[in-house]
Amino acid sequence: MRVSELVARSGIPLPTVKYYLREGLLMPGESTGATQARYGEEHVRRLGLVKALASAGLPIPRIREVLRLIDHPGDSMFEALGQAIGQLPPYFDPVEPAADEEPFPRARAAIEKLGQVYDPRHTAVRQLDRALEALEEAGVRMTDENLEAYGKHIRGIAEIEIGQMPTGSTADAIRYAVLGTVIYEPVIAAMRRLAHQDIAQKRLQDSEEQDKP
Amino acid sequence: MRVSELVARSGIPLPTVKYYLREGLLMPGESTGATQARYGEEHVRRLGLVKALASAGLPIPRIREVLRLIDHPGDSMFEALGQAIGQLPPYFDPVEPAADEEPFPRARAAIEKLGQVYDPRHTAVRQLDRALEALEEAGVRMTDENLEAYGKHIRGIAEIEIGQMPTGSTADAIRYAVLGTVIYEPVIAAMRRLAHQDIAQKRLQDSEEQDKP
DNA sequence: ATATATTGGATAGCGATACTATCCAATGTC
DNA sequence: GACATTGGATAGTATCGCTATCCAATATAT
Repeated sequence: MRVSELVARSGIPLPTVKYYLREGLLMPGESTGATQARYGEEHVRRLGLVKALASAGLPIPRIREVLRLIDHPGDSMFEALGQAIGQLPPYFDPVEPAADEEPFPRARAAIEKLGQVYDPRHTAVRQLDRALEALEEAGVRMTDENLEAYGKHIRGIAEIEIGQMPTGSTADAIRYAVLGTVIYEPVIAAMRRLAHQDIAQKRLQDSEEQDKP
Repeated sequence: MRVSELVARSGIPLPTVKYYLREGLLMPGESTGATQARYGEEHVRRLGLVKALASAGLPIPRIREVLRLIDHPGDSMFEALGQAIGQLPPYFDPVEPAADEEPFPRARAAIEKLGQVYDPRHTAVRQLDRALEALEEAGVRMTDENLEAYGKHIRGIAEIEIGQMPTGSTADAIRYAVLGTVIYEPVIAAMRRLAHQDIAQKRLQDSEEQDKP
């Protein structure tokens, strides 16, 4: 198919398709001449994926990174999985600081307390360390009990996700893991806020019942 | 103190302080003349809060709303709390509610399945709906069992957080809730990714042991 | 074969957001 | 009285994620 059809199929306007081509989010079509190229189903699928990621609020460089990981997974599934998730750019902190050989003391302590294995080069280690630092600066304490309870629940979530992972092909597993990691994050954040509201609401009712029993 | 000192104490550049004054994020100082005003500790604290919220990616109008709720919490702490958290989502840009369509079907179904009460005007509802839609578009399924298990763990996290909340003054509670909601989000995201990596790593080891027992 | 439409490629523009910089005149301080 | 500071206003900058325009080469239709 040609661009016009790709535009029709994907529902993405032509200038935007061109933009995604420029940004390397959509692989170029097979060039059949100086002013013509042919596109296939993979282009339609890719555009749908880009659309999904973009509408999930991911900045373009991050989408590019995710796509690269989906396109080039390694040999071993679990290894590639760890690498892929490890290389995922952090959702927060769009600007990555220069990679000094920082020790990430807070994050290391936390992870070790949870008895987890980890790769110190993992982006999430830096992310966690920075987040914990911000927590301290804001005067919010993360106690060991908090940390452990957090770890338990979050690990529970992660277990569900890994359990759901397709075991057939490595590429599928990576795709699932990367997409899941990125796209589930807003889901979790939203559900957490709604849980806050629900709990707050129910405590409000309780205190009102105490006022007028 | 005067502006110069406020700038020094807060670490926020003068033009930005002026900008925050213009935007109503920082209350004006006590005017002691046509070209002079006096600022106090509350201004330093307020600037710190604004900085924390802004660096978390909150748009200025939402910061203004949150500050208004902190300043005028009304009589009910939990109500104000719910409203304040409702202002929070930095995940997506505020998209027009699309008044004609059925509002947030995916999110409503999910929340009702969890048996939670919720305010449909809560931004997190929109956020959740959009995230679930993105999930569908990316071809990742959220089963009911998944949802329920998720809900359980996330609720557990939220319970911990609400439990830690200071119960003394309403302003303190809101401040804690808002900061906690925003600042804990990266912590949770990072811990989840690290848990993924840990689980993947351990399964990799297990499969290697099976190969060479 | 010629008229018309489409395409790729390049470049420029736009609207929103969050600052940042400059200017000025009144004023405060030494 | 000299000089720096301040408040207030206005304008400029940088980034992001698109959009729009232009052009010349080439399909395609007639």
